[in-house]
Amino acid sequence: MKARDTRKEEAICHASIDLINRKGLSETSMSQIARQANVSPATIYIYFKNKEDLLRQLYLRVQRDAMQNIFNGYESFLPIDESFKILLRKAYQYFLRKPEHFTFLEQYSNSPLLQIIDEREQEKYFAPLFQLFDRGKQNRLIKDLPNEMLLSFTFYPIMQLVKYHQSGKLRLEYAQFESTLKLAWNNIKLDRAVGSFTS
Amino acid sequence: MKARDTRKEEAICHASIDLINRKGLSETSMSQIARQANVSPATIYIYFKNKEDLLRQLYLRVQRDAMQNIFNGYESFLPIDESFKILLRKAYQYFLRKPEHFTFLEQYSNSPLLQIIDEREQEKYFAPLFQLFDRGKQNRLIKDLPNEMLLSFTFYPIMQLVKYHQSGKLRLEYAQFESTLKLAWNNIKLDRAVGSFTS
Amino acid sequence: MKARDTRKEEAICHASIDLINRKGLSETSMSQIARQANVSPATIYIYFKNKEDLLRQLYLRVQRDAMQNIFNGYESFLPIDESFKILLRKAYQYFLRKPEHFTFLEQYSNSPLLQIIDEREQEKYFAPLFQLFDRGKQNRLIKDLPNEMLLSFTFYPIMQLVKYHQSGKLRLEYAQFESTLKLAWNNIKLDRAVGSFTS
Amino acid sequence: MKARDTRKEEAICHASIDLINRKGLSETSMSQIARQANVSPATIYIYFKNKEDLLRQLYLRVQRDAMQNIFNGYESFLPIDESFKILLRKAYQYFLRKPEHFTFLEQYSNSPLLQIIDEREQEKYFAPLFQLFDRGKQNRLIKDLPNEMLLSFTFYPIMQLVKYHQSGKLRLEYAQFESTLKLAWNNIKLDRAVGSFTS
DNA sequence: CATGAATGAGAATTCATTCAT
DNA sequence: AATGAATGAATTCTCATTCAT
Repeated sequence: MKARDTRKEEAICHASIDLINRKGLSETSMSQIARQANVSPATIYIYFKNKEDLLRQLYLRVQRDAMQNIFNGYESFLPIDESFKILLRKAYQYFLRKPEHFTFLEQYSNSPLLQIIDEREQEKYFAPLFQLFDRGKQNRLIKDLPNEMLLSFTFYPIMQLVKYHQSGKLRLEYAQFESTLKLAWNNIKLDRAVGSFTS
Repeated sequence: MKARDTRKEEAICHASIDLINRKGLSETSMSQIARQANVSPATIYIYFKNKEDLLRQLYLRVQRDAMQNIFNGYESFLPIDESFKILLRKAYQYFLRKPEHFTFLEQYSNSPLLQIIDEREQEKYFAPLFQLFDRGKQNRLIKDLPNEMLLSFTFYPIMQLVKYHQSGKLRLEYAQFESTLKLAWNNIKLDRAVGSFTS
Repeated sequence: MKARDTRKEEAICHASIDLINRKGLSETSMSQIARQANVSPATIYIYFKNKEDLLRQLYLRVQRDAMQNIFNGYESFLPIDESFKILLRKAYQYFLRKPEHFTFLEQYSNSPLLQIIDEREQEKYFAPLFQLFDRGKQNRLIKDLPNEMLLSFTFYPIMQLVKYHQSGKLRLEYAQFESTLKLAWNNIKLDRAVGSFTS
Repeated sequence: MKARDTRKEEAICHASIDLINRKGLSETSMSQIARQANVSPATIYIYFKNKEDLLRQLYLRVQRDAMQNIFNGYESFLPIDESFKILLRKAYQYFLRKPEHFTFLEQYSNSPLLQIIDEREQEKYFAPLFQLFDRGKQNRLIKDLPNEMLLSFTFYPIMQLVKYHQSGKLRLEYAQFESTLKLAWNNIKLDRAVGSFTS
């Protein structure tokens, strides 16, 4: 019996992500992946059922890695604003550190191909942030707005900054990023009197 | 390569956008477009040099239409905050009104295929908004932050809301959207004392 | 506009039948057919939806040709025994004349692939012979046996002789075949007294 | 290449026949056989040199089993007509009892793949029947016709009946089959005066 | 013996594009 | 201008077979 070579699986995933980032999801062929991973095309099919499966597995892997890095060590007993900043900072840092993962996930975000992936898998991605928001709203520390709205004005702008960083259009210093975090928090923190849409 | 029958050209563009939105950029073949446009594949090549050219032309067309609709009638002598809100409101309304254009542009936003299109073309897209930001910063009405940062916390969050609207996850009432506009403005407006990264 | 080239379709069919006869149904690839027909593989897909469709169309064509040649000019007002002999003789001669059609149809007869083809299409094949049997039974000239039984002892043995002829193991002279026809007829003709299973 | 575990070899053969009967000769892959036999693909190559060898071995096995069952206990001293009926009856019963063997052999009968198998192997199959025919002709009990002709009007029609039985189109009662046997015998038995082609 | 991994060759099919009318 | 036919190149994937354990 011959055991599965973890090296090969790793090579396939790595080659896939690299190619997809450079050429695009559909412009990356199984043969190209095989060539870059130094493997026979048929070998890919030992580790993945087909191209669709490969793409899904890659997505889930990268997402899982992102979640582990961002949410790992996150302690929910910290003050809400601290937790909030920690999470966003970690997210920002993670994607700066692993730009290939960022680019890869972005490829999916607007692609009709994403429908391949179970929507529930996606929701897990934001679960800790959503819980934080809910806790903040209960404690009257965060505005009573839908989580999607809160995300739109905190997480997504920061992801946009990652994109600018990658393209070289705007690279923030540490202090600048911390100011940005404060900006994001001010966006959603509940002032004494006001707060919801109805205000 | 030169157009004649505007009806046919229109049909090709319309079919292309529809197919691309439903299936994706690369999953849409010239034959499919031809079939849906009730035209022969060869006919597409009378109006467009090749597929790459078709995609570029489509992008520029849609972008032009968006710009015309959003910036049309926009008067630069209005107060900065009014102008700001008018532009974002028009953008929001435009994309709600033409969801197929929104989806189409989003397809490109993270695709390596976008590199087909001249970067300068893209910058024109945000020019009026950038001019507004610059004017606001000069008049000490808007924080002295890079335009990319200002975009990230105003325009992009609102685009994210369009996406939520399209997916049905969050549909704002008129008053809610107006509150959101206020939120976006508060994000960048200069308070008496504070403002730049250095603060 | 460019019209369809009947020559090409003919070449594809001819190449297909030849290859299938020599190599077998599944051993014949679309590329091989294309090569032998002096056509691009993609061209086959203009004339036939896919390989399954090609095989079905081929079968129906050959069957139709066989039926036309065998049943053409067949007059149902002739005496039953004359009609019977005429049909079997024509069938025998047809398949000796077009051995490639015989071999081709035989390929299908025992293949699980045949299930591709509508069963009703197949029944048409024997319809005239079955009608003859029915008429013969009504007129008390043919034994009252199921048509399948009558076929088994008349048509199929003669098809077996075609096979022997093709393989060179047994080639009948004209008189010998006529004797054989008489033998086949004696097999099913009703003697004065006896006849059905119950006899 | 030499056998050891008869259980495994048996499992491979059984799985092969089953799959071939259901899907066809070429549509059955070594991996499928391995999976159904609960064996590794590589294991098949311990017992059989390659796919061609496997197919040939299978054919010979099934043929041998058929011959043993049909000719076993057959005593050549019985009257010719008795022997004839006994053999055909046994053949009919054998194939009804082991329909998978019947289907399997039929798969080969018209396939160009059969050329894999040594023709002499095939002739052994009919040897006892041919000897019977020869004896009958010498004793002026059977018409002086070529053995192939005799087969065509006795053995093959009955095989056709097995096929009808399998497809459900015609299932004979015991008495009906005995009548059929009589029919087959009458086909070839020599009447007082007549007999050969020359008659 | 037995195995699951590994693979090069080849399968069916589609594609963007050009040709001939 | 407009078209359907035609195509070589490329795609995903499977197969019979061998390798390494």
